[in-house]
Amino acid sequence: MSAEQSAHVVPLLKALADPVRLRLMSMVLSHENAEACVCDLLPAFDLSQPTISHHLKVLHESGLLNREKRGVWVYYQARPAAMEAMATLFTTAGLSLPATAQRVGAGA
Amino acid sequence: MSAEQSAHVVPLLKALADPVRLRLMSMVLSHENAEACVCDLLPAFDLSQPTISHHLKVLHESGLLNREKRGVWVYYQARPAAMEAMATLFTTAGLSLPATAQRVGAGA
DNA sequence: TGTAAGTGTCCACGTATGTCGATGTCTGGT
DNA sequence: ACCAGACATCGACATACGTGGACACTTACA
Repeated sequence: MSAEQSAHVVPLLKALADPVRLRLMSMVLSHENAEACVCDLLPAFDLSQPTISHHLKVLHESGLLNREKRGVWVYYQARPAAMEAMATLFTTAGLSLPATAQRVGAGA
Repeated sequence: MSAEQSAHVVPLLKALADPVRLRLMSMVLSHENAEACVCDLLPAFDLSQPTISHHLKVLHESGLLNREKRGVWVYYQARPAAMEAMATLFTTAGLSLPATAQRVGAGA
């Protein structure tokens, strides 16, 4: 993986590398149509509203979540392209073990 | 995904959410037998040896890399179990889109 | 035994990050 | 026009993180 290649993926990993944001993503993904409004997410955490808003902004700016305002509520939707990028990173692309190396550490 | 479930995965994501460590992992994985000694990795970066050692320690302590000393050199090996955990996280488990939601953001 | 090379550890520094309280903005209803 | 509710933004604080320099340790070799 090139330095430039990693630069594209790191922001996504950084955004996900937080317990709150990871649960946020998980909750959005498990909601109907993979979208949820802040009012749905807020009660699940013991954090203030500005903090959740901040985390959602991080997820939004990293490209993981889309933001859509409907009336008074703001709905966040998971971006399939970003999730797929993460999946391929650990399967086909940069961060998968070559088949010949599977036996090296598999027995440990 | 439960709060406890996310607590298990976050350290791995945190370890990978750094451009240096991501490239480090990639380089180790692409090396023969998915292992490499520090002397192989060091020249690829514009960073001091203590800094690389620090990043390797982070990867090691998070469970992504095994450490094995052979003579003067220290070899780091990728841990297949950890890589597989990451792969399943974005495919079968917590962070994958349900099939019914694929069309929501796919066109964007 | 002494010396050189390869690495890890410790300490210190600057920056980034998570969190909250206060406040601002926008929308919907009265 | 006014008020209330849903979110975002701002400012401030404590903590965590990335980085390098100095140093300790281990191994190999003469």
